[in-house]
Amino acid sequence: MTTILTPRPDIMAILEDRGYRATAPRRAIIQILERKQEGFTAEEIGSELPGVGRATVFRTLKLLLEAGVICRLNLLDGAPKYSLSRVEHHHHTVCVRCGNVGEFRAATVERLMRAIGSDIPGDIVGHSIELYVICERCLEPEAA
Amino acid sequence: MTTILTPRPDIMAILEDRGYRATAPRRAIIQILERKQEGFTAEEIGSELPGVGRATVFRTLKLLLEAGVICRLNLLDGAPKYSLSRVEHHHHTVCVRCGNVGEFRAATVERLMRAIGSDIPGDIVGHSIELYVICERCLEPEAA
DNA sequence: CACTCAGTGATACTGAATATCACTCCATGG
DNA sequence: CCATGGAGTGATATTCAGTATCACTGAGTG
Repeated sequence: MTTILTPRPDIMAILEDRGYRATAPRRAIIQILERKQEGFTAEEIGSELPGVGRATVFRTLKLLLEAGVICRLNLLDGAPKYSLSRVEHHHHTVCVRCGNVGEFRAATVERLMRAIGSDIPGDIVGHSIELYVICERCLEPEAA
Repeated sequence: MTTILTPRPDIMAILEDRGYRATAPRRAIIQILERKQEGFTAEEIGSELPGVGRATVFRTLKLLLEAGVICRLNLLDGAPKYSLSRVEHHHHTVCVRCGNVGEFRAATVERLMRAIGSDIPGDIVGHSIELYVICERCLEPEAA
């Protein structure tokens, strides 16, 4: 298991490879979410870009989602959050106190999924795993 | 791994144990969701009970959620769905075609979580695992 | 049997996301 | 070097899930 934080290559280029144009609003949105280490909401992005319409924010997030550049996850209460994908295939930790999002990779998870797959009727086409945690930063004040 | 379908004991009694009253709307809601094998939405329950207010449906689902009688899960597209919990601690399979919800238990999952826990900074307080599948029933027509 | 408070339904609202639609940019092809 | 057509956009309206509010009702206690 590892907690890798590799920066993604130029994200706009990934969208261009998929046939999308490199427009100003898209650049702006990407620039902002690249800096968000702890995950972000669509609203957050929108409010930092008053010139960009809500619809455009959601449209761009959707494109990035499809391209696998970001991922969408649910907090314990069901509230949605987005987060930049730093590694190919990974899962998330979400702090139930502060909402910070982390990611981890575990080869064991993939092996487990294959094992379970042979036991379940039907074809497994994907999975989502989220760990709800209390992160170190939120734990510290308790120790004091 | 097992796919157990144990019927729950009287659900209303569980709520009464927690200090809630056995009212008519609650009984009606519970009666309906007991029959829903494939999971259900709040809206679905509401529309089958025109006499019961939307708010009451959501309130009751929330109580059942807190009591652990039902669980809330997200389809791949983020659409929410509820499902009756038949076994103590379990995870879900969701068919990406028809939306049917199944549940499974895997001791391996719990062992895995403990293993990952020791590798992740902070305290793990919970997890959610969903397998996205194409169920047998949806697979059949393809074979033809 | 009266009182009171948990529970209820109607209604309004919020937050996330999509649909619609006229407008604009932009990239290419004449 | 325009002009045209489609990708992309912003404003606005709408949907969908869920919560807040609030006056009312009814179940169980004293």
